[in-house]
Amino acid sequence: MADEKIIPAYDAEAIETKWQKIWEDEHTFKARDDSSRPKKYVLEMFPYPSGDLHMGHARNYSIGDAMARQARMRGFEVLHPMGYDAFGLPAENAAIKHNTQAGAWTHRNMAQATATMKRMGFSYDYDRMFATCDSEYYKWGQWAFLKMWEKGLAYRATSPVNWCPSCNTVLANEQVVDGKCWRCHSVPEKRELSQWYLKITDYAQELLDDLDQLTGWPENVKAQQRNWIGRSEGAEIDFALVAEDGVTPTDRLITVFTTRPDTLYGTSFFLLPPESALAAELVAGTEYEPAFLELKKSVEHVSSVDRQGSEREKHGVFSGRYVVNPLTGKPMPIWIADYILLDYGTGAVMGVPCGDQRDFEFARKYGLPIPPIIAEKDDPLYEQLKDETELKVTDVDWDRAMAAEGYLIQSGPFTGMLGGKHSPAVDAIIDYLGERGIGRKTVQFRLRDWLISRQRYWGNPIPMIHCDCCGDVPVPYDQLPVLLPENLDLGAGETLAEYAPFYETTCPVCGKPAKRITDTMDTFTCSSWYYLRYCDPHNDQEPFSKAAVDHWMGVDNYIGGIEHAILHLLYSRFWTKVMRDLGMIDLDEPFINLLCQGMVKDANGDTMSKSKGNVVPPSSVIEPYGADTMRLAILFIAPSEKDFNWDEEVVAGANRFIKRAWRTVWGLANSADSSADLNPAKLSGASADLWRRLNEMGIKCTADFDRYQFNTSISAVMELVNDASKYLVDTPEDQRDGALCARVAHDIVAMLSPICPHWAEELFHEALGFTGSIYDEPWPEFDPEQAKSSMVEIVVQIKGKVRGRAMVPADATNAELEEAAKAAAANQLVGKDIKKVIVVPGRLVNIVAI
RNA sequence: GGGGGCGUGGCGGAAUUGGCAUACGCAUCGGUCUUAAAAACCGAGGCCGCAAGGAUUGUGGGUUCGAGUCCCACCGCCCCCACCA
Repeated sequence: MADEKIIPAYDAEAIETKWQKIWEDEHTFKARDDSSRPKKYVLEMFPYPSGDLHMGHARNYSIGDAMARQARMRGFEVLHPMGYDAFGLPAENAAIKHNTQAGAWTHRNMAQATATMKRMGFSYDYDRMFATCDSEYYKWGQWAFLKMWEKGLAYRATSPVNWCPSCNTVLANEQVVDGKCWRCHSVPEKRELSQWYLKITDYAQELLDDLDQLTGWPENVKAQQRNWIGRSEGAEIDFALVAEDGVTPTDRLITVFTTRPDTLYGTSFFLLPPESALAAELVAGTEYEPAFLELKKSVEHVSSVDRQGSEREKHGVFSGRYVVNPLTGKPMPIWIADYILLDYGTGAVMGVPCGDQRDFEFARKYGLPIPPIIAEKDDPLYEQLKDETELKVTDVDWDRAMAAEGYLIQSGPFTGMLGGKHSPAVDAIIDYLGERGIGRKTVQFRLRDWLISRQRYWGNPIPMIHCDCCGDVPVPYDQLPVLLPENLDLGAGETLAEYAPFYETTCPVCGKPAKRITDTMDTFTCSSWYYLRYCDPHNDQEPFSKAAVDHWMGVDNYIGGIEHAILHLLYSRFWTKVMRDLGMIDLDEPFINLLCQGMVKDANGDTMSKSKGNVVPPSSVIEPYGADTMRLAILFIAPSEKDFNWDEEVVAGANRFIKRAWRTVWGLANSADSSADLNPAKLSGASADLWRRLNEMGIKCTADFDRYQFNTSISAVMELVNDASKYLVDTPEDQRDGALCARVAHDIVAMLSPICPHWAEELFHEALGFTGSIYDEPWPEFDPEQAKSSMVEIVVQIKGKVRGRAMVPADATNAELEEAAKAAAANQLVGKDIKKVIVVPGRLVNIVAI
């Protein structure tokens, strides 16, 4: 650069330290509740403080911070809070291992993480920061539990649950991932235990329906939730139990759930799961009992991992009893089979071996008949049996079940009807059963109630007391919070259940000695409403004021990992709806727009983990290059929702760019004349070109930013910096336009400021001479008209192939374009017959000639 | 088995409604500066060909003046759920 004027070196560490202090001292990013500006709530999923922040956090928060800072420049009052999901097992395990307190360990980690957040320059309103282990917070989690208890949404029940032997606690269904504990990956055992639940199933239909209104959510997350909720339409059908004599029907009914009532004629046996109390009752004292008990025992010892998967061989035993098929009136044997689930549907299934592969395999193994009752028209069976209403063919020689679509055969009065899911035959048979009161249309969900009790110390205590006289009694509201004692001797293996000062109490109803519930709540209860608390974090009268939540909610931009697609994001939606129904808020859904960022993997594409020793700590980038380089590199390397592999070269490249942009802005600033007015009409030559590019790239940068496409938004600024740099090299100083230089420098700084905030503030003040924060400046505006050039190059195609180019005035008419194109391609059109000409103004002319 | 998504240079990736494929960056190779290196700056190619030129968005077909983009089939990859009746 020919400039004589001084350009200071870019000293990232000095600049970043300086601005971090200024932002902190001046509370630059405090969210004002009483602002007249429109609000925007930008939120990143808060971290679990298991140590310092890692690259995944850095990426998550860099995305959110860019959004928050830009929203502010767009004129919004921005709420951008941060806190800690601080309860959980790692703290307890660390405390046991190092013989310290879980709270102390957690607070040490939180302090370190906060320091890293500040070192990254994230624009949080730190005054709103809290941790879920603060009693001022978890008190209101207990409050919510009691409200749910009052409404019947919290309850205690005994049922087979997933017990993790390594974590020594039960797990929610959602926390058994691939048949393993989501946290420690050990295989849970089934245990019959008395546990506490939240009745999320009451909201199954609404949780499903409202997904449609979440237009700002990624499709795959919504699909995962739909899948998990798992709505199935079908029918319940009552089968009469046959007396022990094997022939006399009794009044006792056993109900099944099926999505395919149209296959009822093909039902040749009846199934119960080994855990079924009814099954145990039916075989009690009979010759079939020993085999049944053996099967039941074998299931207990098979892990859920092994019991899952259709490859596993099915096992079953005959119960010695029968039920009556309500359509045929014929008795069918009741079998007990290990592929039947106790907790789906009614826990009883009708076996339809011709159409269901599982039933088919079971029938083959145990020699049960496989009557065909449905066939495609091209199936020989169809020709043979299409008019047959009685069961003629009672077995088949197939080697697998047939696709269960087609026409009913040998199915009584329904023979000939089209069968299949949602088919006429389904409706007809449901109607038929309904008229006789032995069947009805029904809907089933796969979603189970949320098991929230954990037999662990470091969590929010369930605010209930068990009294031998009065049963389960809620802790009175005025006694909240039930404080978690902080002085347990975890190292010596002490638990809440053994800690008398905690559990010894008196019954609030009868006053007699009673025992507190010593289970704590799943940490996901704490993270299900923290976004509401940020709206009003210091409220000591209620969890949050309705006015504050009305003002700030919903979360306009929620950013976090895809691994929460089901767990956290489903629980939070549920909690929001519960709070709404309690009259606390007027909100159906908490998160308006959701962005799930991809993972940061190592250079080989492996996930980073301590055990693999391939973790790249944020400090290893911040120290040599600075936070701004790191933020830029993370956002530039790939689209936000995609995984990327860590690449040191990209960081070096980002640092090269940030330094080049620094020099370019200084170069422009040194040529700037801030007193002159910018008059675009007067610009010519290189200055006019730069002005046009400023508008073109400004529009692209802004549009891509608005789509959260930070990588291409950044590339637009890079192009502008490249052009500006060329302008400084190619245009002698006395020919540069001072007003233009000032404007371009300003806009480059502004457009990069959400991503490289310290860099931007420093240039804004030191190079451009502004006072006040750049985040009080409006986002620059650009004019699409000014992005157009007077002459444009169009492509000349002949039959769709590029055959030449032509420079034409931007406002040329279609006829002029056609003429220019014909002139440009004249020598290739000689002797050809022009059939048709397609003109796309400003882009191309396609001449169809033969 | 059910659901969601994806295939573009050596690499990360770009390409509003179908309209110049490979923007931007990394790596590579030249050059300037330097005693030298680094940094910085300027430039080049990207597959085939010495070249003019041609080919090219997983494969095959279709629609269209024109397809990375739309439709059909196939191949390959990723993610989620799953003995859910």
